[in-house]
Amino acid sequence: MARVEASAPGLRADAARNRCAIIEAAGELYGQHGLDTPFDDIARHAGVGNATLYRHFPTRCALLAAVFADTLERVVEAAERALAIRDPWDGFAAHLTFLCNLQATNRGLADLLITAVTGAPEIEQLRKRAYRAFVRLSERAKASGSLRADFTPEDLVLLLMANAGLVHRTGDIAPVASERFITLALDGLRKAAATTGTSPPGAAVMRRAMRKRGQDLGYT
Amino acid sequence: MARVEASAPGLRADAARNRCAIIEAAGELYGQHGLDTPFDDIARHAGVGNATLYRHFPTRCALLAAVFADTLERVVEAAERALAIRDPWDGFAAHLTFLCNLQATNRGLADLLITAVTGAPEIEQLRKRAYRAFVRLSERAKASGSLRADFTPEDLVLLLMANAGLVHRTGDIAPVASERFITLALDGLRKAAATTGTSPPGAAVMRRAMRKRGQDLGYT
DNA sequence: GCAGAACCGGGGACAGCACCCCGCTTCGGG
DNA sequence: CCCGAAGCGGGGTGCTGTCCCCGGTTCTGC
Repeated sequence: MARVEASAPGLRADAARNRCAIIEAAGELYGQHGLDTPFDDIARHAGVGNATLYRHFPTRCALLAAVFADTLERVVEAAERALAIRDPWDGFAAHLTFLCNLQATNRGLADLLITAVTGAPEIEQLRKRAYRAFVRLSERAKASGSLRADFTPEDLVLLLMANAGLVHRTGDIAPVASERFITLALDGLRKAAATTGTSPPGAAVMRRAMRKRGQDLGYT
Repeated sequence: MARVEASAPGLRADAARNRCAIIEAAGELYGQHGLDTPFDDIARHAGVGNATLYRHFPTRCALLAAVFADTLERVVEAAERALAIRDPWDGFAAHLTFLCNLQATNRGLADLLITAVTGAPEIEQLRKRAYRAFVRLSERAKASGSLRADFTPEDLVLLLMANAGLVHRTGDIAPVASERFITLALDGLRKAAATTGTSPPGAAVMRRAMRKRGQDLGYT
């Protein structure tokens, strides 16, 4: 809260209060219903008029950034904490599990992790940092011989996309469905399990898919 | 085509022609854009007025049934063909691959395979038959010791839901993304790869998710 | 406690989609 | 060939979601 108010300097007291209420309401609704929650719903849930919402956050991206900035920061921290785990595989598995669990309990985040939000550079920045930390995790695990050799960072995006879809379609049982998904995925990612199969899509092509998703959701 | 016309007896020649055009257009648009394609788009693409569409197919379910009935029939046949494959694992893997590829090339089918369409009993019937054939495939593979012991039919639904989400989010590169997904999934499904992890959600709970998805898409 | 600026929010214009109505066209049996 | 009926399709209504406008309200420095 203090963070939020600090990020809105020179604002009248009531305006700051409203801003805060909006961010809280948006966080809640995004978590429950996903990033395509209607703006008017958020305004109503925050107890303000929709005009107030549009004044504080002229674009969907602006609201998104305000809502998810510190959550993403915590994701980065979690990745760094996973790097501190002694066993490379355990660190890798722990973080992948963490990410999927996050998706299962927050639909908005589920989409955000695999969507390029070009209109919110700070979010992009944070996602990139989280991504880089994950790359380190996966390289460490690969070097130790526990992660399959053909794993690439695009596989993470792919798995998160799949898990996001699963979360979306399973509704309230998303946590248990997602948990099972992680079990199967991790079992398929161990080096011992790897067969010579298809390799993942290229990075450029995957980035394009993430950008397209952003456009589809209205986050230019 | 002959099949389609045969399924519309006692219809004036022009009406039969329109009906056919609608089914073809719907199949194409459903395949490209998913089951939530606007009705008016389908009518325009078929070159008829929307009233004509509504007259021939009073509900979304009716159109769905007309469009996907024989495709689903082919899915059942494919499952039975997979049962004829000597090696139990190969049969299982071949059919799972077949299903995921189908999803990757047809967005509508991607959703249909994991959605309960209560308003179209014949579709439900066919899905159930395809499902039962898959259960036989998986039991045979499990008995042979190649498929992980904790596999349940709900895992199929779970994987198809995940793959549907992946297909949805990867757009035109869905085929290659889906192919990689299958590689990882199959590697995680082999008995040798299995660790003691979380078990899949129950059947009842999974059915409920499929029904809910049908309601969300407007297919009561 | 007051003046003026900052802020609020109900309601309206506009767009997309579902679904229907009714005057006109076209088919096809006799 | 011709007429009755089956069939057609262009609007039309209702609903939902986005985004803006403007009359009224509330805060804050003095």
